Amino acid sequence: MNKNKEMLFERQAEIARAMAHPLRIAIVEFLKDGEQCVCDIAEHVGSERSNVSRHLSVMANAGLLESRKEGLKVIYKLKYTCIVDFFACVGNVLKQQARDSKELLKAL
Amino acid sequence: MNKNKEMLFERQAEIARAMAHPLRIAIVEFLKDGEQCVCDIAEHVGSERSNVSRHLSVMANAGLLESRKEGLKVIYKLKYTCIVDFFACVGNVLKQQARDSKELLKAL
DNA sequence: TTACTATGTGAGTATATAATCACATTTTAA
DNA sequence: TTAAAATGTGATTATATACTCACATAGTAA
Repeated sequence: MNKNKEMLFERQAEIARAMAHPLRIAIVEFLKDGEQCVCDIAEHVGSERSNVSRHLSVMANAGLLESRKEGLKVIYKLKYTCIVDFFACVGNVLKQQARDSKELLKAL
Repeated sequence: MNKNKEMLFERQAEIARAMAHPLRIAIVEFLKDGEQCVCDIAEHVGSERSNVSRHLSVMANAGLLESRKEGLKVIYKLKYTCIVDFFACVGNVLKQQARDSKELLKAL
């Protein structure tokens, strides 16, 4: 366990943590189709603006989102579209788990 | 935001959370090359056995690991090797970030 | 100016997570 | 039987995270 590896794991964990919340995943899912302002994101995911603003800054601090100001609004977008791949990976795990449960059901 | 999507996001977050810790990432990295007992995992990642045992059960509860008993030892292994892909995705984000920082440096 | 909208943040509270220590349990081996 | 090793768990403490409400700020428009 050398120092560089530990730093890498720390950084990977930071990114995983930034996505480890259902609301934030909903936000990523929404931003996948294009940039959006905070108010529209809040409406789409059905949560308080202040709360959404906090979740957005969690992801922005992890380096996953970027934003720009446009008049009154702040527009957020995915900085790296490969985050979407990340969820594809998780989706694969879920699919596999579903297959496993099905096998288990058959055996009952 | 229908109910099914919310459930899916909840489940995805659960999996992301199960990996959102540097020690657990180190464990996955270690198990990638084959199953291991708790004591060897603990030694490899350099942490207390009781602590490692807890981290292992976090991942096992999320459905990412499976275990079997062999004498005194309990052997853990990755249930879905596609978790490794998960980290490949995170790695891609990190690489991209590194490239971005480099660009930034050039501009100074 | 005044009023309004969008955003973000401080404060408070509640809950979740992590680490450590002590200890119980299970299994092996003397 | 006695001792030792591997694992897991209860209890405690510290820290992190999430949510809500109130409010400050910045921009827009009348």
